[in-house]
Amino acid sequence: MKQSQLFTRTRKEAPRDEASLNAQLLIRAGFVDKVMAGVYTLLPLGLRVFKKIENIIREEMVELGASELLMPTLNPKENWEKTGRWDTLDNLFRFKSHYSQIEYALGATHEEIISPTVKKFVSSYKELPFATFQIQNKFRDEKRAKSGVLRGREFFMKDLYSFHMNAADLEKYYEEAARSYRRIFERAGIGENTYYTYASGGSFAKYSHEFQAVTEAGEDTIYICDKCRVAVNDEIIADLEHKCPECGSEELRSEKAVEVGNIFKLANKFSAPFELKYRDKEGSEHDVLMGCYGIGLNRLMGTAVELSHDEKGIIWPEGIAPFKVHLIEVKSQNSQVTSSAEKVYTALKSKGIEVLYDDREVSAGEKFADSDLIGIPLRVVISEKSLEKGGVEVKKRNEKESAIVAVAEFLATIA
RNA sequence: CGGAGCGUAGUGUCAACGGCUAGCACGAGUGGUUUGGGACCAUUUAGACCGGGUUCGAAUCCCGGCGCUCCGACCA
Repeated sequence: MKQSQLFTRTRKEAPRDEASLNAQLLIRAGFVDKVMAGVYTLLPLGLRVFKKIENIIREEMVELGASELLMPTLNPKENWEKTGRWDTLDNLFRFKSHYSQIEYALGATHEEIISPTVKKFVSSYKELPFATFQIQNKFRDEKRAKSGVLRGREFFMKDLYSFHMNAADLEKYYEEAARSYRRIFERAGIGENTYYTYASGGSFAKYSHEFQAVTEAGEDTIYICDKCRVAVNDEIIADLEHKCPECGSEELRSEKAVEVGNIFKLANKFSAPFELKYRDKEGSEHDVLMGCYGIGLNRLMGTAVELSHDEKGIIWPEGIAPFKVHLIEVKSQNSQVTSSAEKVYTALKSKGIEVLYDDREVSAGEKFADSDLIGIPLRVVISEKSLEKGGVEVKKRNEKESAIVAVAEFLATIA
């Protein structure tokens, strides 16, 4: 798209009361706008990143054999009462209709909806196993929203639920989900910093697992075993006697980290209260066993910024960048500059390459500064100077050197 | 929820002694000159979180509320 059509504008300075780095950069560059504490608008640039993340996750979920659905944000009180969480889940937003005495919750997670829904369709072993997921906004009445977009009160989550006949089948799917998560974080560009982390399992399993991305902005402490590339959450490190659960090594290093995903065996925690059962071949009834698997999308976006930036701005990983190419036209009297830029812009678009074309009537310096701040992986400059040298100047956001490449060659090599 | 800090144009401001017309920069508008690292000149625009109180006089002091941030607690 043309940058002149973007209604947002970059800022030189972050709002004073924004201490977290991810929020500072995302706000300065025009990706998000804070509406109130813990609640952000995804602006056009931010939404593009968000959709990239969403698509990566969706592709991997489909690969896992899960079907997508969409559950409501507005939840009936009775479902939450049935599991006891209406009164015990502090984070649950609860409210009453102004017209009646009917009470509602805003979905903080969706076991209370998916379980009774599945019960309406599933009653036989023949219908198991299966998995279904959604990408939807969650509401949590956090006592304290913090760390920019890392802990908000409204945020998007991918929540996957799987349904099984027995523990072995749940276990098998759980492992597959873990592998799927690794691919997701890999593709989103934070794989190198993200660790499969042992965490407390609740009452139904010895452990659950989290995917923890190492960053100072995180609120968890994990202990990493570099040999196994796994980690242990601080909450259970004492139970494990400060040893790696896989190799037994005591050489663990502690790091601050943010939980970007988790996988959890629910077993019959939710199927029991909703009487979600199936009949086996012999005709006897059993609780369906469930697993749940979450990824916070806003948090993933914020984490990517925390992990990949420099003093000038964001450096988006390729997989989730809002655009692939930032085409910059340095304005000049020479009309050939504009016509060349337009030509390259059109050519890139027709090749299906996402390009942000800075066609604005502002100085070169401002365009470069904006480009660094916004952080698109590849910068392509067209100016009188570049044309004299024979083409366009190409520079990667994460590298210092640039190169002059002939227009035809550039268009031929870019994929 | 406990503790702390902060609320001045759209943004920033360790700008302003309880006292004159609330200053400066950025942004935005207009006119002009510019065009390879947030250009320049001229000009315009726009502000005290809300409510009380103290005082001759409050941006400044006091009280209450609201908001934001940070630390803690909480957080599958």
